[in-house]
Amino acid sequence: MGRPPCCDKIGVKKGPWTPEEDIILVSYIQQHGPGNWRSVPTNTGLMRCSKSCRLRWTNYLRPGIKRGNFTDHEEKMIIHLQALLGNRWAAIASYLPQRTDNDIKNYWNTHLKKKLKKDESGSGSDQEGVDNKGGQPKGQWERRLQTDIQMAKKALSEALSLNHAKPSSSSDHDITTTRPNHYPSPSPYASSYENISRLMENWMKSPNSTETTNSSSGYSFTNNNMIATTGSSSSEGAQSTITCTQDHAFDSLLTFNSSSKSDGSRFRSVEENHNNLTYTKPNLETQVPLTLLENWLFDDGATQCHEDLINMSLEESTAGLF
DNA sequence: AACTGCAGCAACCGCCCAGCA
DNA sequence: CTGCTGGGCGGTTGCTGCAGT
Repeated sequence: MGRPPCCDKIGVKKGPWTPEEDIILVSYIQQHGPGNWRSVPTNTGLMRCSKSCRLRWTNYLRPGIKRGNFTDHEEKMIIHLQALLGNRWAAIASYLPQRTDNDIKNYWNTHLKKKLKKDESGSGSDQEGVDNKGGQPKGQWERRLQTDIQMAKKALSEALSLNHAKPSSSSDHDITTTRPNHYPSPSPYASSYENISRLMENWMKSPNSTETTNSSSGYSFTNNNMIATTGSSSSEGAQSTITCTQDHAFDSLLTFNSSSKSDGSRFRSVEENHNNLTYTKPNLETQVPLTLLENWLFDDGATQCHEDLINMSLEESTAGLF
């Protein structure tokens, strides 16, 4: 007797998520919080598998996710953690809270694997997690593993101390300090913006959409901004604001710029939300109004703004290793 | 300009595990 | 103890965009 599918295969939509679906999902999670994924499709009307919803949230929509270019430091961390932990991407991701396991996995498979292979072929060495235990006698491979672990520990330690050497109290706490200052204008989050932007545009182009022009839909696209202007809502009722100079703190965050009068009307219906949301690409030095729910969401991600915390968690987590 | 191959990445699939009745 | 369910995880697939020819 096989395990029943996690959801009915009939009528379950697959493939890329549309902005419309994203909005519905984020709206629902802002209201109810993540979890109980089983009920998400039924309660939201999304024709998606619960798993798909969870994945979409954790890998793409969750606040505080950083996308795009990996810094040298992150790269080093991944390499060493992979050597240490193997392909346990979730565990590795826990050391890089701004990255998802999927992201790290993809980066490993597309970039680092090749890079390491290249390095290996260049140097003839086989360090740093390259799986080459095949063919070795068991005892030898165990000893080898011990050595690898020791090397990985050492390397990770070095990577961490390297990181500590950096001024962690730089004015903007930006993890991108590990990047050259002149890194190109497409921010590390461009991928996210572009994806969402593209999806939004596709959505608007789609025949199902009643709004076919930017102006009529309330979305405006500029070179660097995608802003939905709302008809009725404004930020006047914002209960709190957080000034943050970090792009990534807002990456993937859909800010529902409701009047936030702490009533249920905010989520009256998805259709209403379509016309009442702010879908904004975060800017440097942007003041973003946040509601309580948004604060709750942001609190989760806000800690990820600070590399200090990452380091702290690393220290704690690796304390037993060294 | 058209075609082809490749790289990158979002999403899916299936297995595993923990919690619960 | 056993079976069921939901959620998590790692591997894989397939779509999209871009570079090369």
